[in-house]
Amino acid sequence: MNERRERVLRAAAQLFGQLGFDGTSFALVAEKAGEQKTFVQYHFQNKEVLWRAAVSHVWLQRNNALPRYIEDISLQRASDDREKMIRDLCRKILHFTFAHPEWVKIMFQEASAPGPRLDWLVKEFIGTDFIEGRAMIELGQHQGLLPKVDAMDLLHILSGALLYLVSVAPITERVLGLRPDSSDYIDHHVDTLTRILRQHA
Amino acid sequence: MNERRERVLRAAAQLFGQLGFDGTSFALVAEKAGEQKTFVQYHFQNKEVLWRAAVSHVWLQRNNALPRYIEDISLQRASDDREKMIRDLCRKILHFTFAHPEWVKIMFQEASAPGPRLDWLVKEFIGTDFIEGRAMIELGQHQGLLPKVDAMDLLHILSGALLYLVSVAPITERVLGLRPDSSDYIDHHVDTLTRILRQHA
DNA sequence: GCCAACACTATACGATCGTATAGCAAGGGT
DNA sequence: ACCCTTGCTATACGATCGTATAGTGTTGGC
Repeated sequence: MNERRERVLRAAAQLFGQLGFDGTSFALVAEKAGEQKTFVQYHFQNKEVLWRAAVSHVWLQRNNALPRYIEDISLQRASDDREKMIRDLCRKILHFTFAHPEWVKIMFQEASAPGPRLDWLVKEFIGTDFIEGRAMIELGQHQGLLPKVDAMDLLHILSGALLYLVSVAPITERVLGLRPDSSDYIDHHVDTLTRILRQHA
Repeated sequence: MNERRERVLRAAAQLFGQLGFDGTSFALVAEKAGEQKTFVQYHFQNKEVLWRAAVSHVWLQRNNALPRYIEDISLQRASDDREKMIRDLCRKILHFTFAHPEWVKIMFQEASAPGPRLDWLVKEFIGTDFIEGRAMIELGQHQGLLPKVDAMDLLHILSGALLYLVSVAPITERVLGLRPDSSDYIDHHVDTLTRILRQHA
């Protein structure tokens, strides 16, 4: 994979997440990547192509970074280890998402104005995210680690509890004067979340 | 309040929420409002002014629609009634936010690319939202309705559990084929949420 | 009856948008 | 030596962007 090309993809992903599809321009992406507008234009024929390439790149590295914890959890025997593993998974998700918030931002951007791009995104990536997420919740329930409620609702509740934290982090930082992306804050938040869920084992 | 002016504000709020500040243009707002571009430009000297007016309009009607439930809850005696009141509050928040998602979308838009506009938004509206939200949580905890965990964490968890549902609704609809903004879905979701929280009373 | 104030509109400007096309330099096959 | 491909760049085009300004028509004070 060409290095210049990848810098463009990273810049594009950040801008698409921050400014949305319409707010992002070839010139902006090129400037952020330290390249020329025509270079970007050459490698990605038009904006749609650039967007899809950036999104694919983001999801690929997300799926690489968030290993399939499902099998790990299902292999663990002791209940203590398993609860620790869920806590670790939450922490890992938060740490990665704070470092690479593009996937959440892009998802929200497209969901805020549904259209053919969202259709593509769902078909290509998010659809399986939902299914795997639910399977993971059901596994946790089966092992007595999560409350026995509707798995899809619980997936939404947990996803919201985690990702909302990232989305409003700049606001939290301004209001409370704390860095929500710090390890301390993340640990504390995950601790609170698991404490709420624990009682149902 | 002029009626034509308000139609412009409604159109602007929707577009700012869907497309962000950069993605929204005077021409687009005017078209959506059924007015001329110069009419919009006349009443709102520039884009910043239009944005602030639209945001103020949105938050004003949100604060009117979501009555201060705090006093209501604190007045209730019977524990059953109080739990029902929390459930009602969650339902009310979801129903209103599904009908008027602009305030969430605008909040996320600005938080995704922090800048002077987010500073203004926090100072003007969201700052007090945080403080009132925390006070509300603490009241609920004091009355034994919510788990005794860090109030700010719990506020984030609950806010996330509710607002995430709205943000990803178009995705949920595509994946599951359900309408998350229907009363059934909302009731079911709130039911699941309160069931998770109840055990701690 | 006149003029100032006001609500609104028509037109215009430079900048930037996404896109198209022509050109350039280097390399490989023949 | 020749040409064709490949990777990249320079320039250009019409559309739309945010903004500025001049103009129109109505209204109310005097």
